[in-house]
Amino acid sequence: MVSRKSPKLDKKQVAETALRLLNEVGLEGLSLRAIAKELDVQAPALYWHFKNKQDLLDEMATEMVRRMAADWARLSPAGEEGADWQEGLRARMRGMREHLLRYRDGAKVYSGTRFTDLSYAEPMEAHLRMLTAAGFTPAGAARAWLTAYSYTIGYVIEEQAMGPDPAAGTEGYDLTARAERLEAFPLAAEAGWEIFQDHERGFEEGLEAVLTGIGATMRPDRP
Amino acid sequence: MVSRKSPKLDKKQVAETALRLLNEVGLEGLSLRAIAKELDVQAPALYWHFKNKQDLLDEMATEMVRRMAADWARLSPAGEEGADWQEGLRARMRGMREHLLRYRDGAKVYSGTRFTDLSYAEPMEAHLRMLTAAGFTPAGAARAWLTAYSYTIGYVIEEQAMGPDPAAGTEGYDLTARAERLEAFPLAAEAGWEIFQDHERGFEEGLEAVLTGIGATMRPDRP
DNA sequence: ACCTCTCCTTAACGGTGTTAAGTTCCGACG
DNA sequence: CGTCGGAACTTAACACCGTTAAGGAGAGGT
Repeated sequence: MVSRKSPKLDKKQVAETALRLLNEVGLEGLSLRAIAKELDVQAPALYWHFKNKQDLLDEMATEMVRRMAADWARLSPAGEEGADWQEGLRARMRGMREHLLRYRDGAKVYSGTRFTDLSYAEPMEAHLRMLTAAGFTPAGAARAWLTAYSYTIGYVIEEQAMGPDPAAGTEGYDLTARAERLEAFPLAAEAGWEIFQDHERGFEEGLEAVLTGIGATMRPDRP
Repeated sequence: MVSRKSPKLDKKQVAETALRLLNEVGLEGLSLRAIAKELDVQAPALYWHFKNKQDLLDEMATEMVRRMAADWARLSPAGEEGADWQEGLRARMRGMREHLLRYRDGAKVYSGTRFTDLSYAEPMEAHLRMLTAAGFTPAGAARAWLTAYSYTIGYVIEEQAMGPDPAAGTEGYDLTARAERLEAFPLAAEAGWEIFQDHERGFEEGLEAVLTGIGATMRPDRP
């Protein structure tokens, strides 16, 4: 229950409340009635601000991108030219993963939603500017971005799908039981330890490979 | 309506019907009642075979992996040693994308579901064997697989999220309108053409980068 | 002939997104 | 100052959803 005197709801406030609630109930439990109750309002009131639930989810994703953008802006305060593109992309993808992990099912909510305004445009322009400044063609910069983006989205979706709790110390998956089931498949059994543990390191190593590959295949022929 | 005389339902048949129906109604429209009607049965009958809807979705994902495995087995009939790991991974990721694209919201259904049996283990073991035969350590092979897998899942999720129809000639997204809206952000505007068109080429180029990066950062120091 | 187990039906429950209609309240205008 | 209008909600209701409980048809074995 957020304290709300006489002022009215607006899209952003609803999206913020819904994001907060998402962490408590998960995507499955995120009903319009639950969001409305949190806002001290009846469910159909939300239809004054959003044309349907998907529209509200889109607004949530847009709010997430706004928060990412705030972090990214801190990364490259001005349009500095000489920045290392690899370090720049790495920092952005790290930041993106962190934001996605901040909410239960964050990646699922984020992926595949259309943004409701142009908030995404400025940060995206900044990324692409950084890449073109480093020698990428505009098309190559777009490709590089999409490749790193796809990897990050895919990784976090998988990551969040296996552990119900965000950033909990214990893994929600019994690995020794898994290894026993897979007795007949030794490599697959052993892979479990690599795949289901230490997502932090797993993400970093994969990202390193992706960035290296982008540098090797998408960048023009300057060193 | 599938013709069903006297024999009974089983998990696999239900999953196959559900996958077929998925293409007509999408994930949102895939209700238990709709699946049941397709099978000429009442909805609660499904609860004899599945403990809940998620269990059915898991079976659908498992059926998808079985079909992928059939393709993959054709790729490497025996455990041939001398195969090019890069070509092997590329072919597998291509096949995986094709299977995911075969169903509306295929990637969303597939990602983040737990498999209901060990069908996934054998193909996974084969992948990892191929990679270790090429010089990867077991852990490195697992990492390499997860990295390519994450990229593919992320790419197809994004791909399917923007176009409602699978494999339709026309794009479901007005790119010129987008470019006009983004007039103030020239790089982002131009990136649209690269990102929203020709998914085939986009996937291939990103995959190429990922594979190259894997080779450069995860493979032991032999050529 | 009866019992048992498998597989399905009918009925119902609480919850969901969404629509329609009515209500309150504030700000502007004659 | 009064009243009108629209913005921002409420109340009521609809169709549908996943899921549970209880019961019934039919086959197979003893």
